[in-house]
Amino acid sequence: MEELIQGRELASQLSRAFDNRSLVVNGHDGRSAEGIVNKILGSFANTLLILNGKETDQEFVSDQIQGNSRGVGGGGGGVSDGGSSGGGGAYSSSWGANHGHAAAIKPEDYTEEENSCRSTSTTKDRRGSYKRRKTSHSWTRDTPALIDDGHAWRKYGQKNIHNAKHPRNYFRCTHKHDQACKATKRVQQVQHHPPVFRTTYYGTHTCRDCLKTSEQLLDCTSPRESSKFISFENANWLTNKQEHPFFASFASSSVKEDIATTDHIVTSDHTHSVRHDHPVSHDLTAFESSGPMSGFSSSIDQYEDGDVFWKTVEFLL
DNA sequence: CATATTTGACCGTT
DNA sequence: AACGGTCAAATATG
Repeated sequence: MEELIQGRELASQLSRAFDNRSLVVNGHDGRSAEGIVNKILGSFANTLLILNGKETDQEFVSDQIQGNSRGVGGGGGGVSDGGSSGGGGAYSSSWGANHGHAAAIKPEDYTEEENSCRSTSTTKDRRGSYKRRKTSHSWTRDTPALIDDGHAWRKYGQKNIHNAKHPRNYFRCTHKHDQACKATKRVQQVQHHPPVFRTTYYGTHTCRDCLKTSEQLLDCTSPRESSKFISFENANWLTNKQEHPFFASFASSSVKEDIATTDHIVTSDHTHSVRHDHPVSHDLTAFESSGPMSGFSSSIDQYEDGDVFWKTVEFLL
C-alpha cells in the first residue's frame, strides 16, 4: 500500500509537471519528469514483487500441508456428485480426438511478460488442487469453432459447470508422463448463436517436439507467418466433412495485421476481466481486440492480483 | 496390443 | 454440501 500511495503521488507530480509544460517539478528541484516516470515504474515493480511474494508463500504453505494419498479407488457403486460430471454424452460426439489436420491457426511464440507469476511449483498433480491454477501462467482465447492449436492434447475430463449451458472439457499434454510436460487447457463453449469456444491455457509446454508434424510443416510454409488477427469469412469450418468436424481447418481464413497499441492491450485485458465465477455471458472482446498475441489475451494473472494490478495502473495513470 | 476417450468417483476449496 | 479439477477403470478406436 505504501508503494501504491507513493506511486499515486508521483503520478500526480508527473501530471502537474506536464500541465506546467515543464520538465522540472515544483518542490523537487532538478528532478526531471523522466526521473519521476522511472520512480513510478519502480513502484509498480515493487508492487509486483510484493504481490508475487505473497502468492509464492501461500503456494509454499499449501504444498507443505497437502500431501495425503489415497488407496487405489475406482470401482463402482457409491453416490455420485450430483450432476457434476458427464452429461450423458449429449456433447460426446462433439469432442472426438483432437487430431484435426491443417489448422491454419498456428501457435505463435507466446512471449509474455516473464517478470511475474511464473509458477515455481514442484507440486505433483493432486486432485482438487486450486492453488496451482491461480499461480500459473494462463491465457484465454475465444474462437468461433474448436481449433487445433498444433499441440498434442489428451482429454482427461469433462464437467458440467454451474450456470453454464455447455460442459467444460479438460485437456493435458500428451507428453505429460513421458516428458513431464505440465501444459493443460480447458475448453468450453460460452456462447451459442455465433458459437464461441473459450480455451484457457495453463502452463507452457516443456516437452520436446511439442508441435505435431503437420503443424510444423504449416509453420514453415504458411504465408501468413506474421498473422495476428484471423477472420472467418468463408466459414468452411461449419461444413467441414472431416471425421472430426469441430476441429476443422481454418485454411481459408484471411488475416489482418495487428495495429494494436499498448494502451489497447491494457484496455482490452482490463475491460473484459474474465472472472472465474462468471463463466457465461462474456462478449467477444478477448477475440476481437486482443493485443499482439494472436488472439490470446495475455494475463499476468487474470483471476486474482492481476486484476488488482491493472485496476491500480488505471487508477494511477 | 497400444493409445485415446468416457465418465463416475474422489477430493480440496468455498 | 455444492462446486470444480483430476484420477482412473471401463470402454472405444485403430
